Parts: sequence; structure tokens; C-alpha cells
Amino acid sequence: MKYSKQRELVLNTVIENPVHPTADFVYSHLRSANPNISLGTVYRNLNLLADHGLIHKIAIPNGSDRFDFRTDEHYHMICDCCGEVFDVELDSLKELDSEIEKSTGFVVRHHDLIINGLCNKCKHK
Amino acid sequence: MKYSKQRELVLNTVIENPVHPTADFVYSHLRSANPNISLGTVYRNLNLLADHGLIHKIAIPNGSDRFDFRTDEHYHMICDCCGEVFDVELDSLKELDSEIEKSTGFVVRHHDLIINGLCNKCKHK
DNA sequence: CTACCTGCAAAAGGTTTGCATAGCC
DNA sequence: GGCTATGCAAACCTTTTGCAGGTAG
Repeated sequence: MKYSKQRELVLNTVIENPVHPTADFVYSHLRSANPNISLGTVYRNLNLLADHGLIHKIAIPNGSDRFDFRTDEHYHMICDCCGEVFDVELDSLKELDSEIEKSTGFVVRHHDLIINGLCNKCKHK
Repeated sequence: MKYSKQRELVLNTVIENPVHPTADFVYSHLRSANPNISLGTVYRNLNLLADHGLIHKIAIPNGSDRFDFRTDEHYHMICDCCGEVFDVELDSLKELDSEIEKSTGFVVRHHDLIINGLCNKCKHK
């Protein structure tokens, strides 16, 4: 991957904003200091960085994709009230892929798990 | 929910086609015998039927939503090769929601799990 | 120099919605 | 008769892509 200023900015934005930003968040965030950056470039770089394993792309049901600077295995919980995305560690899923392979015979490459509910701040409202 | 011919057709299509059809599948399928049915009506009815719990909506990362006549708890595996969607029973996830609630304090309403890989037909290619 | 990258704007899905008309109860 | 549903088409949102010019190595 050749160096580019825009790619560096995109990567740093994801790293410095652990809110699991969307492409549009990254774009808006960068726009103020870099009025010429384009949304297409942001998308291209987020996807390229994810393809190279430097960040992780999180597909959200009925919502925009989000990006995560953490690339180790963990899961995400989205609060239906405030929209915030939280990291969740689930040791019990370590064996999930091999369990599925054993019971179905499929070759598992990947699984996506998204949890919806209410976070600690919102559950008392 | 008031009766409508179109809603009945949409529901029957989902029930009679256990391929986890997309809205477009349902639309194309019905179009031949009902040339006037509209895609908007198909979407409205699929969503309405799902809201009323008669069918289940499956959000597919990077793909169209699919609909399932089965409403009991089970999961889905999508073959990256042929695109077919398979049902997977995972008893080990029965306790997932309560496990998450215990470790995080969140109120869990729902979780979505999609597995990607290769089915038994495709894995030998 | 050349391959890769950018900005811009248009296109491409997939899904929802506004409106006037039609149908259920 | 009134409320809900329909067909049609336009709008919407997010993401991708074609192109002509710019930049890293």
C-alpha cells in the first residue's frame, strides 16, 4: 500500500475515535481541517484498510457500516435508545465456528454477531 | 391486520419457498401470476408480517434482507460460493443473552448472528 | 515514468414514502 | 363510510464507480 495523506488521516480518525465511526462520521470529522477530502476517498480507504487488516469493518443490520480500530475477536452491542456501540467480550463463542463445522459439515470462514438492547445509562429511563 | 389478497400472496410465497426469499424474489415470483402487484406492496407486507411475528426478517451483511417462515430461534449460514442460506440450530447460544446481561449489565433485546462459509456441496470445489 | 491515488459527480443497489385510487368490513 | 391497502413513481440512504488530473516511489 502506497502512502497517502488521506489514508493516514482516515486511519488516525478511526484510531482516535473509539466510537466505532461510520464512513460519514470520518468524512465529517476530517472535512473541517481538510475541506477537499471526498467521501469516495474515505470509503475507498476504509475498505482498503479493512482489507489489509489494519481496521475492522462491522456490518450493522439496518444501519451504516462501522469501523473499529480493534482487530482482535470481540463483539458489539448497540443501544436501541442512544445508538452507542459497546464492545463485548464473549469467551463462550471461542468454539462457535468449530462447533458449527462439527454439527453441519460446513466450512466456516466468519461469523457476524450484533446484539441489540439497552445500555446501562438507558435502561433506567 | 385487515385482509388483503396481496398480503396473503406474500405470506404464502414465504411459506412455500423455504429458501429464505428476498423481497425481490417474492416480487418476481408473484409477478407472473399477478402482473399488477407492486414492489412497494411486497416490501410493506413483508415488513408488516414480520412486525406481527408471522414471519422473521433476516438482515444479511452486505446483502438484501431475507424473510423466513420459521419464527423459532435458529441461525443462518450463507454459502459464500453458491449463496444458499441454511438453517443452523445452536443450542450453545440459548444462554447467550443472559450471559451478556450478566457480564455487561445491558438489557439484551435481540441478537443477530450470520455465519459465512462453504456449504457441503461447495466445499469440495 | 508509471502505477496508484484523489476529487468530483454520477450511478447503483436496496428500501421507503407520498399520493390518488381501490378494497375490506 | 371510514380506515386501511394498493400501484406507481419518486425519493432516500448508503456505498461504489468512471473519469481526468495529481502524487508517491
